[in-house]
Amino acid sequence: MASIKDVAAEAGVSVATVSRVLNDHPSVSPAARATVLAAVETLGYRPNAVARSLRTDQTRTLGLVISDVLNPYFTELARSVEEEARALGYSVIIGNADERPELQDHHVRTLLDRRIDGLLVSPTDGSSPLMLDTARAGTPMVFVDRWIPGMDVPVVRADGRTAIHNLVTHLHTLGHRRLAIIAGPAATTTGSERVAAFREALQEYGLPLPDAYIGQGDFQAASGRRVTEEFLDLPEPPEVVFAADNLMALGALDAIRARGLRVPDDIALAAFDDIAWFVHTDPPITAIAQPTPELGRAAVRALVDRIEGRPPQSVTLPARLVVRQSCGEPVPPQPSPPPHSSPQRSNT
Amino acid sequence: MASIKDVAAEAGVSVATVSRVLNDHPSVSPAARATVLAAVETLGYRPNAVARSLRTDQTRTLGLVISDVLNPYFTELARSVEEEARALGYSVIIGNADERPELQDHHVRTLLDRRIDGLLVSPTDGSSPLMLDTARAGTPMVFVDRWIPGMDVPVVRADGRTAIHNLVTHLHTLGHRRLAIIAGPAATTTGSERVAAFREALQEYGLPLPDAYIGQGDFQAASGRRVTEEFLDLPEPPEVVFAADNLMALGALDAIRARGLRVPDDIALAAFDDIAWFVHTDPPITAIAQPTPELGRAAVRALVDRIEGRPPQSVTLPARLVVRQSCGEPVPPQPSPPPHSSPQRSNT
DNA sequence: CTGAAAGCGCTTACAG
DNA sequence: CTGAAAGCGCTTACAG
Repeated sequence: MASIKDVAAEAGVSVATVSRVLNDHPSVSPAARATVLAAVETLGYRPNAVARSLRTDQTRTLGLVISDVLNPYFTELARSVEEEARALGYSVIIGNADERPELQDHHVRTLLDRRIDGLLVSPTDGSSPLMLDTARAGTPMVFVDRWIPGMDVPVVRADGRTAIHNLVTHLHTLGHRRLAIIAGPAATTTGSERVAAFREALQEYGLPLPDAYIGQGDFQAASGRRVTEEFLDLPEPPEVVFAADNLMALGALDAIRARGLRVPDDIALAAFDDIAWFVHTDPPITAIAQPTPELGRAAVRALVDRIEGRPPQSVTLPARLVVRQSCGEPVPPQPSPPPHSSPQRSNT
Repeated sequence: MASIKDVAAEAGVSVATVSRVLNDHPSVSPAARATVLAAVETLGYRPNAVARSLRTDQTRTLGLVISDVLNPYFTELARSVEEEARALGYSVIIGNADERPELQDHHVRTLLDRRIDGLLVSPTDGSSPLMLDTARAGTPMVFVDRWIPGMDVPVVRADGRTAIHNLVTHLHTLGHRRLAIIAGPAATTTGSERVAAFREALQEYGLPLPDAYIGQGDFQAASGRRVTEEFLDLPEPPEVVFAADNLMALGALDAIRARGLRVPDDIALAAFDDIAWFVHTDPPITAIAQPTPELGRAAVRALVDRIEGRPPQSVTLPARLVVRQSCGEPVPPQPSPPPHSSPQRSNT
């Protein structure tokens, strides 16, 4: 592979001059520029990003550590992150933690070893010594979706409180009184916040949230299945199951179907995080939609601000309730439901 | 950030010795090793991967360029690729081409600039000069899922021919005679092969495949919607729509629902690529499942073989038909359908 | 077993 | 406007 030396030789100039034209440095004569460019062309030269990074101490790369790529919410988040980063001249390397703290740390470490310019993370758990050290060491960092309380790091996230309140109102109106939730890990902010918001909303309606109606999930389908089975085995099963993410809703659906029960007649179901398939499930699922692409973009902008020396900004965007049929009261059939253009886009 | 010099100073040895213990070089005295390790510990030293890469001319990084991360099939593929790569000591950088050739080339170029050790690609189109040059330049390369005919690069993929044949048999048995397909881009191998296999199978049953029954999609939901609308507008609409991927099936479902039609009573639907949600759609969708995680693993192994000087192997694994209810003849209700453990795992 | 030194491919003050 | 030279943080023959 041709190096800058080869180009210099071909063009009959020094490597310094080649470097200058490559970096659009102003003080290069038009003539020199032309010959260098010609040499670059004939050799098919491409600068070695590794060498450049070593020299300039910047990689123009962002690290993104998410808790689960297979979760459509995170896939969509990752996609918008990459898009915005590309628009700002950065690449992104994704690390999938699979909801496993050790794997999360592995990726953070690898990313740091590669000297990424900044780190975007949706932490798998409530605290990680490595994360603390990283922030303390001055690595530009921004939390997306989930965050670690007490750390002085900007947070970009959706607030689901109002939407959850609206959901409970919806459920209450439909006559449901025994509401249960499949929670995410209590160690994650989204895991605990959604339960808290749910509990608060229930309180406003004078509804209890007994421990038996708080199932401990881990944001994965299998846990949704397991918790739902436990709910159904209760002497007095809930009338509604609210899954704190779309994967656990999938598991809940599996469990309900396995028992030969029907939604919403036998039990109602709602989910946090909306996905395109929810329109076509049997029945269509009522869900809370996050402004995911906006979150991804805002997170990148905050991180790049931080990297480039501007003050980064925390951002909180509202989530919203999308009512469909899974909680009862069949909505009058719409002649033509608004189409969605991508599998993860929310509908309605 | 501490450098190897700092460690050397702290340990009272030369950087060469530090480097040796870091790389497990045999000729280091136990005493030296111990002091160096201690120094590493107290300084919290982590080797700079950028510098190491520049020096050793290897990055221990694989590039993966896929056509669409939002497509669950590719998400799952990416995940298994990363897993296998990690097991073999490599990182992977994913580039999402979004089915756009220019974006694909952008990622390939960026990856090459970063001097990745090898490239895994599922090409967006039939030929790319850049891809040709890359292979010719000797960059280790392997195609996954899709490939570019005529290039001497190992291919790891699933063969859907038999499964498609089985699907047609299934449809024919159910009495369907007017079968249509929403094809992927003809420039992709998977796009054209699936049509070819479908046509061949129809021929065996003496069934025609008129041009009007071949809709040109692009593997995205919107195209599935558009093509399905065209099908439904035909004087004689098809009885079955076979979508060449799961996203176009989603679009087809959107279009069918928008017309107030029902599956399978008014029109049957089947899809290539299985996803967990297909069990819960109304009705559950008959699909062709690929052994996706196996493909990802095999692709990484082939690429790493190539990188490390062993002869790489092309691999073809069979896809299989998963019959559900979307083509008619409701399957007798199963008391307990086999659960799936991840959202993209195929069921049944 | 150990260290001094060269060199990977760049960028960038410094001098002219 | 241009070039010679230093240096980013490593690894690795070479000599001892």
